[in-house]
Amino acid sequence: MTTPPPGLRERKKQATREALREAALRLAVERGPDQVRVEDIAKAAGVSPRTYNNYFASREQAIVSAVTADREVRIAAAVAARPAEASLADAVTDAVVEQYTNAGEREHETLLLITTRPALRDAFLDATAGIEPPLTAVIAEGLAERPGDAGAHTARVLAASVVAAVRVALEGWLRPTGEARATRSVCAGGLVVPAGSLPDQLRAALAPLAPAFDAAERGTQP
Amino acid sequence: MTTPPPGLRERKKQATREALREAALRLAVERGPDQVRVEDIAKAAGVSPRTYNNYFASREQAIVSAVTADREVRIAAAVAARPAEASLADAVTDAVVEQYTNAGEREHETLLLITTRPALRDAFLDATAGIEPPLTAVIAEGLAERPGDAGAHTARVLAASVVAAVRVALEGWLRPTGEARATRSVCAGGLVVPAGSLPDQLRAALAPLAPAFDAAERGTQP
DNA sequence: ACGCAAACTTGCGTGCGCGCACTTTTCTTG
DNA sequence: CAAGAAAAGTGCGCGCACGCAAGTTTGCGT
Repeated sequence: MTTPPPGLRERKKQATREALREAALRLAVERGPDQVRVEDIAKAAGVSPRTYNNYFASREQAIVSAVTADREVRIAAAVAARPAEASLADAVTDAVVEQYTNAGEREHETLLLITTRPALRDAFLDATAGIEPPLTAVIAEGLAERPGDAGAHTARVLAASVVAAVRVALEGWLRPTGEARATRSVCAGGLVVPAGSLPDQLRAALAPLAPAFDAAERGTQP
Repeated sequence: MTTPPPGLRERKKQATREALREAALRLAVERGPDQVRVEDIAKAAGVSPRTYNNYFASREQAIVSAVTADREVRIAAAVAARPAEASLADAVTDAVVEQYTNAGEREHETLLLITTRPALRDAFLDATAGIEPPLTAVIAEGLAERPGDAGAHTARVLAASVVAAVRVALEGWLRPTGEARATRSVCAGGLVVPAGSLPDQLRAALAPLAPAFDAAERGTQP
């Protein structure tokens, strides 16, 4: 449907992008990320340094891109394939949690490397912004019964909020990693907040948005 | 309370920052924003170019900073001074709308200049991220009755969502300005969506988040 | 009042993002 | 199938962000 013949042009383009991704990640783990020049990445991928940043605006973006890959489309697909009786809030939460968890499980070493360097950490956080457009589309799909494009506006806000919540969760998950801090923190009330694994952080961050999703799904005035 | 004697050091620092702000904005409107070198701004403010980006990470940031000023503290103050019987959602919405409206009214010419150049437009959007920390604090204040720091986590998510919604509103408001498009757009359903003034856009974008605020304020399981 | 430590500023060097003009490759149209 | 259009790659150069290692100012303790 979308790509009967993807075209030679597009294929070479994706190949170059993939080569740059791989080269950037490989060099970053071999030597330290700070010991990698753009020239090195470009040379390893067989292109000019100028071409390199036709694809990536920064060194960190290229490295992180190897891990981030096409997370956007996978999340959107997961939400689109929801059981239809499940609420939008649950569908979005599950999709986000699963994709980030899978990515987290896949390459521990790389993730650890990324969380170490502040620059890579920031690039990793910025990369989550990429899920917003497809998320907007799929949420708008779920809100299609709303009149006019009122649902479209709501979808944009909800998608942006989800991205914001994910960012908060990732920040909360990255902070203890950066410092040598206990995995649990005790608050004044005596309650123990695990501040735990990535999935827990994500679910905790997305939970406050559930009422907004429910209200949007059932219409503003039912 | 906070600054009985602000200290000589801090005063000079703020003076330098103010001088850089003013110089950047003045030069940007005199010549085009693209015809302003960092060296010029620094020279006009009487400091070294190197000192300049101890204060601002980019040219655009300095220019926009003159308009943005201390919007963070004003929004936080406005929310903190809410009528106590008003809901958190209303308080936050009113505070945000008023501050952005006032800033918008103040200097039409400057705003128009900013919205013209894409780089300044992006910097202006990024500047809204600055309201998140104080907003988080003041929302957490409003959710103080929640046990432990569960309210704190919720406050972070809500504040981040507000920032995201504001960004969506600003994008929707900036897009028609950039192109020569009609101020109203007709959708498939025949409904006319004004896509109107900044306050309208802001309220429309913040409305979907109101249920989340209400749920958080009354507690998850009341 | 004096001197020490921390904070701020400054000159310098490096690598990088990106605009511009040009070459090469790929797609389309007569 | 050839010729022109469109798009990707390339060389070059400018300005800028930022680390580093001084020098300078401010604030505090004794």
